[in-house]
Amino acid sequence: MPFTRIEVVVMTILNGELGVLLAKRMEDPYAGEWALPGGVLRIDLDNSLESAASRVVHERLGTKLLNLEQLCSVGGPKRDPRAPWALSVVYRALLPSHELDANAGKRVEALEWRNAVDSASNKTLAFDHADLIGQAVERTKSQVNSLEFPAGLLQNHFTLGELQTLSEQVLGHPIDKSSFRRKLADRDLVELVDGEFRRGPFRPAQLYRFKSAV
Amino acid sequence: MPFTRIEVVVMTILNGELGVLLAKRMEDPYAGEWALPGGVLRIDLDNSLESAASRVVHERLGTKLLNLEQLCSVGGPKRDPRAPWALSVVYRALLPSHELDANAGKRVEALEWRNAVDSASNKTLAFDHADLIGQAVERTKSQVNSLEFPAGLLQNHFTLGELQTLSEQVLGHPIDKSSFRRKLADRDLVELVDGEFRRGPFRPAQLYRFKSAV
DNA sequence: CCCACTTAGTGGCAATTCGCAACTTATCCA
DNA sequence: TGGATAAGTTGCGAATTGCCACTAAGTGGG
Repeated sequence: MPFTRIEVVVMTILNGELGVLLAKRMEDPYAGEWALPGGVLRIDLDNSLESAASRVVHERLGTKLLNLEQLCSVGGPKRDPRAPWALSVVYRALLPSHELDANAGKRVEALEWRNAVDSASNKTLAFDHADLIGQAVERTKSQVNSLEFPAGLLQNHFTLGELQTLSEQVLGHPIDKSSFRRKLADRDLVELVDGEFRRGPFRPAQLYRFKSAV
Repeated sequence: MPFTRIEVVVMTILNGELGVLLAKRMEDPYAGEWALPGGVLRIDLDNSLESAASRVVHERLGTKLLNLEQLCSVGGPKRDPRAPWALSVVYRALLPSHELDANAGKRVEALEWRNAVDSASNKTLAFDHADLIGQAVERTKSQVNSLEFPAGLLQNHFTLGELQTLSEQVLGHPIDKSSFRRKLADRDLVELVDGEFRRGPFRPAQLYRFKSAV
């Protein structure tokens, strides 16, 4: 039976672009190189693959993250010298950017945020992790494109401007305000939170929330 | 480390609708019940998850199938009484319907083609296999919808009528001929095979092939 | 030999969607 | 009080889509 691990592509918005969390490996293989955070599947602790991913995230980041989504699984011999055959189940997690700082100092471990699109073609990453990041980027873009918003990146209540900015940052290009709002209205995805506004230097913006499917 | 299996959702067009291949289980758990064909991951034989899936298909059906696509992985304790923790990596495979008969008699094993959409809500199937079939159906429909045709269901050369009929059979509803052909032309997906026609009782139909991305 | 029949393939048009840009509204702040 | 800026709306031309009718090319029956 294969040596089984969970790897997690933790994403956030970093400097206005998609970011991904990397960890410096402490042990062989690839000691000293950067890789996705992950951990070994614990059949004595984990009740499912998703809860294993949740546990791994908690152990490595010190936070519980919602919005875990399975990406794929990869496996083969010679993947990891610790075992003749290694299998990794890969998850994507999302960290809202307003929680970025809160989590920054929680761990001593060497963790670093990087640009996700760049990392996807970074040949120095351990294993096939650059590929996996590429898959996570594509998946996330495609979700935003089809308006299945990765809710994990926003607060509970948000303005349409914030939602649009998020979309633009994930996709990496500007989109039209009017079309964006039209599509949102057509598909009946969000509802306004009555009387709640985001106040700033200019005109206050209506707050919305995602309509939970009933 | 978990007890690791590969399960395969083999699909075809059966009686004009999506069909799925089920196997009668010979041993516990669920002895005598119908389930997806699958097999144990062999770390002494398999070089990757995909080649493991390919081997399993070959052992159970006697054919090599192209177009294997990973669907997801599922796992947990109490999934299989043979081990404290079991993990299944699930693949989807496609069998062209013109090869249906050729493969029918190759195996003694109890295999049976069923309607896929019905099976997805069949509560008598073993494990969570009805769910997995549902996922395979959704995935296949969504591919046809976005014109990423599951090429495994057609011969190398085909008429646009055949491609449209396939799409209708996968989706389960008729689609418009004119729009269908327009989209094909726009996206530049197929090219005509010069001078080759499918001849029948009526007007001959031009044969096409998928343009392979260069 | 010609015409009815059936499937292949094209063309036209109304309705809808989409991209774009101008316009109005609300607030802050100097 | 009015300029700056972001929120939010409106209108229109262009592109896309759904719908249906039309033409084309064969077979086969009278």
